[in-house]
This record gives sequence, structure tokens and C-alpha cells, in this order.
Amino acid sequence: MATLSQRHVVIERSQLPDLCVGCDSRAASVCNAIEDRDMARLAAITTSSEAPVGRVFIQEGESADNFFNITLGTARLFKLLPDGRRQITGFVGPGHFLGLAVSDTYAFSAEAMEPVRFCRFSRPRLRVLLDDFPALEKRLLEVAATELVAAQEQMLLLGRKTAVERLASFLLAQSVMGVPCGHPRAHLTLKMTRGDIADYLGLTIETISRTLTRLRNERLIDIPSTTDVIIRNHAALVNLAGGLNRSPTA
Amino acid sequence: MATLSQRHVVIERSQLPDLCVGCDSRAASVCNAIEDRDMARLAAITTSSEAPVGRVFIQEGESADNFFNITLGTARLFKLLPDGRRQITGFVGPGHFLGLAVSDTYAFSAEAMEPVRFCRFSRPRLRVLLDDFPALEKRLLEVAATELVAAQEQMLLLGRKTAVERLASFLLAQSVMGVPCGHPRAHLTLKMTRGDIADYLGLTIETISRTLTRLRNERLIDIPSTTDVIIRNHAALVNLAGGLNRSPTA
DNA sequence: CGGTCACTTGATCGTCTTCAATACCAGTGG
DNA sequence: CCACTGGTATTGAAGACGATCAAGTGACCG
Repeated sequence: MATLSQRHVVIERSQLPDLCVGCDSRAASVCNAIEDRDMARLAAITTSSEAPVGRVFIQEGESADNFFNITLGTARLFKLLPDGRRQITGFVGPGHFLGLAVSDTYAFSAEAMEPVRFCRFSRPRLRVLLDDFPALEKRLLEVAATELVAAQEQMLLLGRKTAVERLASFLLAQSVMGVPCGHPRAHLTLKMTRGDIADYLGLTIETISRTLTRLRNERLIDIPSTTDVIIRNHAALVNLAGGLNRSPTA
Repeated sequence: MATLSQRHVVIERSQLPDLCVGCDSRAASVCNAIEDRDMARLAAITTSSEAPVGRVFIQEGESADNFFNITLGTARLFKLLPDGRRQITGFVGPGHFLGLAVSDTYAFSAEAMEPVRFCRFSRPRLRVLLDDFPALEKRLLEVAATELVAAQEQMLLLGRKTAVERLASFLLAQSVMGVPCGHPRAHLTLKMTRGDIADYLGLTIETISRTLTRLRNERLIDIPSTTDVIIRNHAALVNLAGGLNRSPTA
């Protein structure tokens, strides 16, 4: 088990570019954020497991006994209302930590979108580890702060942006996902369904579909297939999205 | 300066009840979260300042040079869109830390709702302090995690709840604000305007007003003055709000 | 080839917004 | 004491954006 998860960790790190050391978005990746020796120590106390597509491997409200470190695949994080309305709070991939919940229960659910492999370790064990490696704790704090900033941006989106603006913001965010420093990608391959996007942006499937075709008709994007989007007019999208982290001139 | 802020800190702590040591919501207060000796050390490197009502003492997009620790008063945190639309991400009072931003610029603005007094200290200084006191860092992590959970709850509210549900959730949240463990207060005195509430809940002033009167007509609340709300039917509000952190039965 | 699932597109509906008028309250100065 | 002012809240009427309801298309797969 230990050796298995250890190998995953190594694979993870070797996949990541070694440049971009001083980059902002580097903090977003927990993988990059942890020293090699810490990662080894981390791997030693984890148990690796897998979740098939559709499996909810973290259930909101259940006892938050474990921390998770995704090593492969993608998952959606979401919260539900009693009548089934769903809000997706994020999509997470390799390198992401889950389970920072303070209370004794998880604050959200996590469901595998692709087959997901993750390392799991108990809270007490993490506590010990954090005591031994303050650097790890520092990094975790950075990660939490990064997510907090992202959450605030999402609040702005959900509370104040129109449908087009939300979709523009979403596409732009997707275009820089996993691109540490360089230029944003123009070709996106979405791993989520329209329903996922809708529940992430606080809209409905139909509105997502309509708005996408509208953006296509206005030549801002192309949609070669339902999973692929090509950004044709990046500047216009940025403008629509509300400047994308601009400093307000008002 | 140092002695001044130190006195504030002492005042802060003495105002807080010493019970409720094992309580969940204790983590939300940074004041409670820091050891006495750490607080003294903290106070030693801070400079205390004040902001009059309406003063924006943190500006989104500006260089994030300082951390802030509110010691008196209340402030609204918000983000703006280029055309002036505002999303309030939170209301913060004494004990709250600000400036956890990872990037080199603040991710939000902060404006004094009442006269605000705060201790300010530079990031490098905080870094030194965190190195000396791992316990402080651990607490900060808890605080960040708590805020993250709150942010996710707010995303659910903004993305998926109706106007009544949002207002019900808001009133209930207000009723437990500053009440660490005990029963929620029935009598609320709101420090924010309708406009603030609107920008916090992703609605308009008019909708807030209408929805409040609707709740009053349905005998769920009373509104003795524009700033005061009395919760008459707590259970009904909880039901409206969507169970309030319930574990979804679906 | 039939079935399922996801997506698209159209028509209608409802909630919240927008626009507008009025009421309210505190502070200020005549 | 009362009129005046500016900010804030309430209430009404009309409008818009997105939701809902519904039908149809296309891709994938047994």
C-alpha cells in the first residue's frame, strides 16, 4: 500500500514541469507545494484507493475522518438541498487535497467523474505529520487561502453575473486550468457535462446550451463537439467575464 | 503603539466567555484561537490604526502588503464588477483576520461599516511569527478552513436558493453570530443596510424589503424597526432555509 | 436496430429586477 | 418649532432574464 501510493506520488511530481518556480498559480497545486521528503513521509502513512465513475466517495454530513489526496482522475464537489437542487463548488483533479473541514463532518460531497484514485489518511495521522513538518502546514495554509480566493470569485459570479458572463468566466477559467504560467489554451476539452456546468454556475442545462450556441453565433467560440470548445475571441470573452480579476476602476 | 494594541488584545480576550472550550464554532474566532503568549508576541509587531465609517481600508487589486486583525467595529468585504455591481463576501467583526490572500494583491476590498480599529502587520513579519509559533499557523489553517466551509455554503445559497430561502438562511446565520454554543438569539440588531444584505445575498434592495415584509405577514418574524428583526418561528425559518447544514436525505 | 442518455431548440411561465413614486427618519438650519 | 435635506426603506407596476415544460436530434452501445 505504502509503496503503491509512494509510486503515485513520484509519478505525479515527474509529470509536473520543473519551471515556473516563482509563479503565482503554483500555490494552487498541492503537489508542487510539498517538499520531496515530506511527500515521502506522507505517502508512508496513506492508503491508496479507487472510486469508479459516479461513486460518491465523500458524503456531505458524514463523519470527516479522513483527508484525501487525489492522484488520478477528476471529481466534482457539491452540496445538495433537501429537494435535490445541487450546487457544484468545484472540480478537482490530481494533486488536490480534500477534507479540510473543520467541523467533525464533511461540508460537501465528492463524486468521481472519471475513475479516481486517491490517497487517504486519517486526521490524527495528518496532525502528527503536520507537527513534524511545519513546512507542510504552511503549504496547506497557502492552498486553503488560494481556494478561499477562488470561492470569493465564485460568489461574485453566482451573486452578480449574468448567464453569458458566467459562461465566459467559466470558459476562461478552464482555459488556464493546469497551465501554470504560460498562455491560456484556446482548445478546451471539457470533462464535465452541461448539467455539471449548470450546477457549477447556478444555471440550468438549457441556459448553458443556449448561451453556448449564442457565443458560437457571435463567433467568440467554436464547438466542434459537445465536449470541445475553441476560444476564437479571447479578448471579447475577457471583456464579457468582467475583466477577469481586474482591479475595479470605479 | 505596541502597548496600545496590546491593551486592545487584552480587552478582546476578556470580553469573550471562557466556557465553550470544546465548541465547534470556537474555531471561527481567531481571538480564541491564539495562545496568550502568541497574542502578546503578535501585539508587539503590530501597528494599530482606525478607519472611519465608509473608509475602504483594503482595496481589491492593491498590493497585499499587510495582514489585518480587526479589534473593534464591523466591516464589509466585497468585490466589484467594472460596472459597479457589488458582491459582499462577508461581514467581519472583532477578532477577524484579513489578508490571507496568496497572490500579491488583495482579492477583495474592505470598508468600515462602523468605526473600525485594527492591528496591521506586514507579511514578512507574520512569516517570522509563524515560523516561531507553529500553533499560530495551525490556528490560521483552521480559520481558513472554517471560512472555506462558509464560502461553500454561501455558494449553495447564491447558486441555488430562492429569495425567501436566502433571507431565511441569512437571518438564521445572524441569530447564531457571536453565540458560540448556546441557543440562537431571537432578537437581531442588524448592523448592515438593506443594500448590504442585497449585495450579500445576490438580490436587490427591493426584493429584500418585499421578502422581509412577506415573512412578517406570515408571522415568521417581526420588524420593530428597520434595524431590528425578531424571529417568531425559528423552526419554520430553518425549514425555509433548507435545513441549515443538514445532511441531505436524498 | 432499438434504447438510453446527453444535448439542442422552441414556447411559455414565473421570479426577481427595474423603474418609479412615496414614506420615513435623523440631522440641520431657519 | 418646523421646514428642508439626504439617505434609507417600502410599495406598486411593468419588464426581462432565466426557468420550466416539451419536443426533437444525435451519439453511443448493447
